[in-house]
Amino acid sequence: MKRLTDPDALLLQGAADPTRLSILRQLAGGDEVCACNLTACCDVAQPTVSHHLKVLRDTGWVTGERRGTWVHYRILPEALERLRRLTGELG
Amino acid sequence: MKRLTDPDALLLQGAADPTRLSILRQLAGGDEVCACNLTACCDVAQPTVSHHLKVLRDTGWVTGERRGTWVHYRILPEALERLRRLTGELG
DNA sequence: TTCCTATATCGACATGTGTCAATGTACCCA
DNA sequence: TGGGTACATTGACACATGTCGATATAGGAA
Repeated sequence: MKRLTDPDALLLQGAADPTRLSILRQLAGGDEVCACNLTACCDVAQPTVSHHLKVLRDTGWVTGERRGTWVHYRILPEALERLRRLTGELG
Repeated sequence: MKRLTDPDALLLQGAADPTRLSILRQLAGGDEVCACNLTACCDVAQPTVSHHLKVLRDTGWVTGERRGTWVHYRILPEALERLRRLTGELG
């Protein structure tokens, strides 16, 4: 691998997976979504969804807030802002 | 891997590498760039750049046109349009 | 406490990916 | 024809990544 120090490449890599993109789309609009609902949608096992949520957290895409038994996830506005800026740079 | 049939995830994956993102940034603005210049910038060997250019071609990001000895690359407007649409969907 | 549910983590496995040296191919010029 | 340059392809390697079963952790209810 090369210099993973490029933060924009990391951001893109965070979203560059079908399961993670599906998760992000469910979170689009600023709504909070319970992790249990995210597990339901994609045809992958629960640990896999948990893994992808961790990747999305590590790449700055989402944050999760524990509320009792459940964890509610939402997209971080900063991530969207960075994606918009990057899109503008390329276009 | 899962369903790579998601075209948007493929598009993101095409750009989700530091070397490829660097190439795309050099092509930004609609200018054509000779592959020889693209090779010069990134500190990777020539076959590696050629490989990344193939990935960018396969993911619909760029097209290359042979002009004598050299090959000139440019960003495909459709790719930018798709990225803008995806960015809009998430934001 | 004990039991149940919701997430996260661990460990292992198969597959994907970035990299380069060596080689092949296409084009130009003499 | 031959030689030189630009780019692509091949083959091999190390490493990253997606996946899941098993297990751990955290919280609520009885």
